[in-house]
Amino acid sequence: MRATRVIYVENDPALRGIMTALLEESPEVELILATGLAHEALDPDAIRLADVALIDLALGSGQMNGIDLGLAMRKANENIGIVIHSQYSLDTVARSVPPAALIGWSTLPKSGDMFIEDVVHILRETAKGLTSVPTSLSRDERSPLERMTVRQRAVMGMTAAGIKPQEVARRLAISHDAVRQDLSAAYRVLVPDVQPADDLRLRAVFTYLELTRRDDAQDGL
Amino acid sequence: MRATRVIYVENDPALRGIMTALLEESPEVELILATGLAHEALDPDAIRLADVALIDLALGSGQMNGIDLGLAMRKANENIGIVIHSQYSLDTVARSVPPAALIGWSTLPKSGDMFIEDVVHILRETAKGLTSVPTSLSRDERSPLERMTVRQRAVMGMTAAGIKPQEVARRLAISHDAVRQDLSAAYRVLVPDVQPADDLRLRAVFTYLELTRRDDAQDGL
DNA sequence: GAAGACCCCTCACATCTGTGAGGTCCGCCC
DNA sequence: GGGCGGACCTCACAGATGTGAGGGGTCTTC
Repeated sequence: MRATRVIYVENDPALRGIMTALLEESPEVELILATGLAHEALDPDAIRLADVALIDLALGSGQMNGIDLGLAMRKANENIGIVIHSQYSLDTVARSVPPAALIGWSTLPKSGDMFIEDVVHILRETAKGLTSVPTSLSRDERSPLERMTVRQRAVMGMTAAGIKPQEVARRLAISHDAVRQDLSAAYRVLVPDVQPADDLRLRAVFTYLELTRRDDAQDGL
Repeated sequence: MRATRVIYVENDPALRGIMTALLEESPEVELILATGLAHEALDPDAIRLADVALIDLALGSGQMNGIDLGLAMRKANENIGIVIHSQYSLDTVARSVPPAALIGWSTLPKSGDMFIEDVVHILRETAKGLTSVPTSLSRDERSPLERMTVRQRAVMGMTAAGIKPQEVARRLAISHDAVRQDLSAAYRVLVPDVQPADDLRLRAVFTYLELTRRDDAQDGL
């Protein structure tokens, strides 16, 4: 399995140094960017490449906080996982992030007895869509978006942006057949009761756009 | 050619009587409803059947005016033509109707030397999409919506509502082939420069929704 | 009344779509 | 370790889609 690509943002140079070394030793992750500065973390190329970002909640005065940084990253890569790292209350996350955008957000308490294996595990799970911020729900009462895989959301996202399946396949470097399988699975989730009169693709796109609509004005990615 | 189906709303009983008689004598139109009361004119079945409504601007106190009635009718049949009839200033129409909804709106001055032939002609043209409210533009600088036929707009409207082509064909009582021709023509207008990456249908639907978006909050038809 | 312009329709054809069937490869849990 | 469940993948096939070509109406304009 491919290494999970990680962006790491931590204010404290000492902690950043230790964690960077540990992450670089882990074969399961590939650290593509480690910085203490929010604006450096906002490099669009790195964000598009990354699977998940590990972000300190308190980035220090003069910088946005980790939640706002995570939200900003989502604008360049709407499927990137976000792990918020803090020694203080992590409830803020649940209160600050719009529920519709919350998929793939996790929290990681800063504690003294933390193992790098656990960090890696959380990074990998969050990259795959794990959402630990609200109390996790039983399998069948998750929202439609949560019942889709990261790839299905990526494919639906591009489709809802008016990109045709062949091009989606090219950009994700997977086969056209695979894209159609993902779309088909996404349709089943997004349009659970298809009416005979329904245009399946359009219905699914409308539902998807409804579910992912952000409340803030948007300037495309 | 099928007779143009007309709804007639006129406050003044005398004028309504004369016009009703004249319209009933005209083989080119079929008067399906003539009334002095706005709420009677809002019969959804009649509106869906009608091609065009001829509406007095001033419907008297206690009633909505003709423009609001026309806008309300458009909610039940978004392609119905509206002819506003008045002896006073008709500028109000251009100022009151959202530009995006203005296709198929005409005005008819109330004058003493009016011929029923002219009225019939304006009704028929408006039913086909004539828009006389703003100064008419030359053929190629009309908006995309104006460059589509009534049928193309109807087909796009239903498609943009998530109805599949087969069902559109059934509801409009035309063939599936004909629907696909109309869609194809609509795509050419709505997506003039197709990119190789574009999903043609989705792009066209998005453009169409953008062009027809009303500013008031909507409660579906 | 011939010539054009539109509009609507059918037909044919290449291509695209949606889905069922069935494979591989993980990670997880007795 | 064996079994299970997910995520991905390929393949095949019926059916839907987009468009060019071409026919038939109805107006309008010389």
